[in-house]
Amino acid sequence: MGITKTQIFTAEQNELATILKVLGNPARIAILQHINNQKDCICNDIVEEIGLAQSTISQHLKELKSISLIEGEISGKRVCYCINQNKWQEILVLLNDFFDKTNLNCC
Amino acid sequence: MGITKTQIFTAEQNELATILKVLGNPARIAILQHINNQKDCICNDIVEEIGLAQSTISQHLKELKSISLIEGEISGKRVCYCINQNKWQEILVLLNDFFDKTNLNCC
DNA sequence: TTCTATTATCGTAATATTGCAATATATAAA
DNA sequence: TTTATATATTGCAATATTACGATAATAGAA
Repeated sequence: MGITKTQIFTAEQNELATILKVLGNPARIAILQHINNQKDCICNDIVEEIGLAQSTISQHLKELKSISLIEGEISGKRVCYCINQNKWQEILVLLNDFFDKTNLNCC
Repeated sequence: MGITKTQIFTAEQNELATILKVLGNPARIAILQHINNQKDCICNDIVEEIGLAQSTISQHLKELKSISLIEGEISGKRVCYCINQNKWQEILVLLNDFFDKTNLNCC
């Protein structure tokens, strides 16, 4: 089917999964690293650094925007993509919460 | 194409993406939560708690095993799935490293 | 051995994702 | 206005993912 049965899971489970799914792609990891390294935040520079077609990068940026992790600011004919710091922190908390709940006495 | 161009990314980028991709599914999040809650680690109990077919759960468990995040221990005719604590910590460090590198003065 | 319960694997259908070329849109420069 | 540059969108093609039923494999129970 290719379709995930989101109905049977909680909102929290679905939200976390959606975020991790967006992050689970090397191109999007690379884009975030570039933005974080402050090498570039200009869309076109990202396209040149990562060896993918402009339309492909644009699509990946759209997915990162879909979870509010980045924001695009138009400056002239260019667009500068920046990390949404609040969301970035929020995700970190979500992940830490998830990973902290570890049970050490299994089997 | 549906295929990711892993060749153009670093091993670290691909590794992180692979881990996040495996985690980026609500069924697998739910499975990990169940195991961590110590409600059950027995495969069949997981199947009953989450409303998916047994073959589907088995497949998800296989993917979680593929990144060494869980391990299955046979006990009689059952299998107990447990978190691999070392891997769990390793992933947490990876994620924290990734998220810590945030640039606050963008644009 | 035969039966039953548990888990894994296979085959398949439906849908999603990745990536690109082509094209549209928008802004600045000439 | 015309041209060039930057980004977004659309329309594919190839591949991946999700899910299920059927079936295999395994181990304990009868």
